[in-house]
Amino acid sequence: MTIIDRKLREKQEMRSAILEAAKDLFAEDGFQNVSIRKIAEKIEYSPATIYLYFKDKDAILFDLHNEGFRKLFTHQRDRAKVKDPVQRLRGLLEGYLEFALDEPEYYDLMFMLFTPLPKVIKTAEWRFGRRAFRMLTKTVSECQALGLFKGTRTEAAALGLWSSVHGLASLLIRQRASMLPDNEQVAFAREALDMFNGHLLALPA
Amino acid sequence: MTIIDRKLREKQEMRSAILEAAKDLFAEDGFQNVSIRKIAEKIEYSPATIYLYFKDKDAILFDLHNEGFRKLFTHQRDRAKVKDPVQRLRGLLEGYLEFALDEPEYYDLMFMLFTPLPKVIKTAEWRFGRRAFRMLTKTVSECQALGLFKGTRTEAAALGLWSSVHGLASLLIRQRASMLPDNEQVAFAREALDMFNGHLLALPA
DNA sequence: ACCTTTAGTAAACAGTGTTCAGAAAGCCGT
DNA sequence: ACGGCTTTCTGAACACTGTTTACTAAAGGT
Repeated sequence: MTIIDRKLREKQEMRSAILEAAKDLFAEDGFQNVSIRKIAEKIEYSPATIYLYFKDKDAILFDLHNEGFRKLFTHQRDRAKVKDPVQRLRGLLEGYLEFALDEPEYYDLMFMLFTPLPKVIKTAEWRFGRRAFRMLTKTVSECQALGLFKGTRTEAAALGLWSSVHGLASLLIRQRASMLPDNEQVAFAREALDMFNGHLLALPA
Repeated sequence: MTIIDRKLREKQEMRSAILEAAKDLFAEDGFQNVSIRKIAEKIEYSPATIYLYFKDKDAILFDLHNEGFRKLFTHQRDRAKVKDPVQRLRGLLEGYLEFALDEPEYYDLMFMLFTPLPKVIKTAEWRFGRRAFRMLTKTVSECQALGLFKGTRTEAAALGLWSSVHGLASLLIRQRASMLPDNEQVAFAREALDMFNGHLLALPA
């Protein structure tokens, strides 16, 4: 009993080691520039070994992708508990942007990377994304009960709000906002988000 | 005179042929999956020949990138002429989203692709992006003169508006909005944009 | 006709993801 | 302690990738 127990644990440890190495290399060199061989070298095993633990390179990606969502949920946990839905929504949006800027590598791979991920996202595996979106729609729906987002379907409003912060995050991460001075981009992004919050989350008098 | 004229023309024709082939293949298979060899095969030349006309693969990318901006400017030309700045801004935002959804391949490579493009964007070569952003800030500034976007710096407001439509476009293109039914995603995106237009572009009474 | 410049290419280099036959190691029953 | 069995690992190969270099073939100028 203990022996196959240990084997299982070792198998899990190997998986973790690979993921850890992949994550570190990714943070340094960007995902495209991390090869299986480099990961193998880092964990001091042969490249072929990695394929005993992961179907292919995208499987590693997908595991990191899920870890990213776990991080995001942890990051947003407290904000999600706020009673007042308007304050909660505001906090969630600000927290989301914060997460994106704090963990650009994870954010990139969760919401911006191409690769075969889109195919996976279409499947049932894509639990986390749906869960996160449901959390948002629920809050938006509560806000609508208070009179916000009138004349807009809940899903459309949720998509719009999400898009705004995602837009800010992705333009900054992919360096498309370089017409603005480097050291001010984040400040401008925060100010833009404040603008949204001010106009969209203003309760009708 | 005519002879070096012809040589120059032939050189230009070759460049165009490469770009055309690259663009077609890109639209079919996605940029990452187009190899120099495939482009070479399509134009019936050896792979090495391509390097006589382009420094490297990214140079091809950058040319297509510029062509994309030309397309975008053409697309937005009429909308940019509208007198009323609020109506103009509304039109520009809607036109931008329309462009992104009509030409997802170009949009992808202009605003979402990673690669060494970000490095290039930092340089003076990045004329088009700055020009497009200036056009937007100018319109936003005129809107502010009418009382819109109070308490927000012009650049922040412009960044925010741009981010909103970019967010919608990029989530749809990278298939991150798949929690919404496929055939409704575009409708939801349009509705979200209408929501922004309604709330942000509502003139103070 | 000869020489120079240009255009094009085959072959190679170093890298990639992935597979597979076979070596090495660990576990088990005797 | 020893074979035999199973799991774990790897070297080598395959088919790709972007890119460079030495070379050939053609065209232009004189």
